[in-house]
Amino acid sequence: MHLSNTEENYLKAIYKIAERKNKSASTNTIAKYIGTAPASVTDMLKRLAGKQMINYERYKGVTLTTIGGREATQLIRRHRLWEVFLASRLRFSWEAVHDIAEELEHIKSEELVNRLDAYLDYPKFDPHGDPIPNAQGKFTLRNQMSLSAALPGNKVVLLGVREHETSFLEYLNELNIGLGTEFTIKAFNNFDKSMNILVDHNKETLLSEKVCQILLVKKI
Amino acid sequence: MHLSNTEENYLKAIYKIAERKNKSASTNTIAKYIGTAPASVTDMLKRLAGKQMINYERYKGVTLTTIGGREATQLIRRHRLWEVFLASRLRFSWEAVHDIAEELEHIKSEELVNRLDAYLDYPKFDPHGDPIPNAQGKFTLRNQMSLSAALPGNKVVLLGVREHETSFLEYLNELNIGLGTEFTIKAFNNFDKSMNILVDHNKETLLSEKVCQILLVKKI
DNA sequence: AGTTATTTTTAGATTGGGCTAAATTTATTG
DNA sequence: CAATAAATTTAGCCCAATCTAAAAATAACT
Repeated sequence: MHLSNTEENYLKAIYKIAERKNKSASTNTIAKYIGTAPASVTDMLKRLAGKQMINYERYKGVTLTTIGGREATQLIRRHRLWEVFLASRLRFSWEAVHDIAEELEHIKSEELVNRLDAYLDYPKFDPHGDPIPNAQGKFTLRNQMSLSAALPGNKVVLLGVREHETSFLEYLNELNIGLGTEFTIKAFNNFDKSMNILVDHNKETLLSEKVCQILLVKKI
Repeated sequence: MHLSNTEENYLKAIYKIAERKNKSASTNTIAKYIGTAPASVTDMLKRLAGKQMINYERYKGVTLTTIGGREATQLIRRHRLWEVFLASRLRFSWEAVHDIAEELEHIKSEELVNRLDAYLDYPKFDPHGDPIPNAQGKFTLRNQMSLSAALPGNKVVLLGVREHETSFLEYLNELNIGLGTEFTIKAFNNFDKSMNILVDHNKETLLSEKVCQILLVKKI
């Protein structure tokens, strides 16, 4: 089944929304995610339903079919493998890789993505710590938790971020925080749920509740 | 100036046609090259003229403007750099790289192509021996001639091919001929302009006139 | 040079992907 | 539970890129 870039983007959006909300995706949510008018989404949903990619019933949300889910997973695989290539081989920073990978992910060649995977030594995680599905679509799981769930005194290492926006990643750069950075939780401030952390044994930094929720860590 | 993939492909076609014929490109020629109806070409030519990419006058052919030529050259640069990446890093065969590079060449990021160039060590020629323009659009020239122009007794090395079609390249593979292959011209057959050549000091092979014209060699 | 053939352009239609405005269905709430 | 609000869909439109068929301009030939 041939899919256009746009159709693929809708499938990816539905996948990510469903993953987050753990259920079906609504027209409005998709519209916001993609950045189009809800009416355009309705049109596209009909088309994707016709291609057996989604389960669509008027006024209910949509879910991916088995093949729709497979397409979405492969798209995520391609996206994240290209991100690894851009960061590890071409030395792009982690905030620059997303936009370019958005284009590269649509290159249609099974052979290409599998050779790229091998060339990169079958990476399991991308530069933001997101898991890369293998050729069979299987994701690697690992123990990780939101920083919000850590307690004062805990020493943790950063495994991933739930937000890929450039400005946010640049903010982390300024704080000297990147994947693999280790830090200690000095204090939890109950009134605004912010945290004081110690990076590199010398800089004490305040992280807002929002940032704590975005950071994915593991206790060490 | 933003160009769609389609517009870029038209510019590339005009560039290649003009390069070959050494003059302006006609509507019909472009239509044949792109694989569309002449009427579609006319529409597109008007649009490209509006974007100052070509010089267009009804019923005359078209030529690229300075900026149109620069766009075409950059597209060729991207195409050939990706071909090098696919062949040298991902180990694709020389007949497989063209189609994938046709997609990759449209990824829009100046930074990407320049980093790729550096990563590949600023290659000067692609896997078919075609020159790769540098960031300033300058092509590397070298001494080469069509095999047709070589004489019996000459020993030559293959530098490039003027035809990228898969079936032709696979034919050369079967003959154990690739870039860098050295061979000696044993005989020139005047009646059909074919040549007998000796590859690897053991296989004597007959090459048709057409093939001789396509192969680009240098005397050694 | 005049007629025919070829090339190119115009006219009008189609498809994918998008929009706004209006209508309809579902959800919320006094 | 009726009225209002929010979400969704329909209707009708637009643009890019394509097509076919017909008209117009250029080229070729007797």
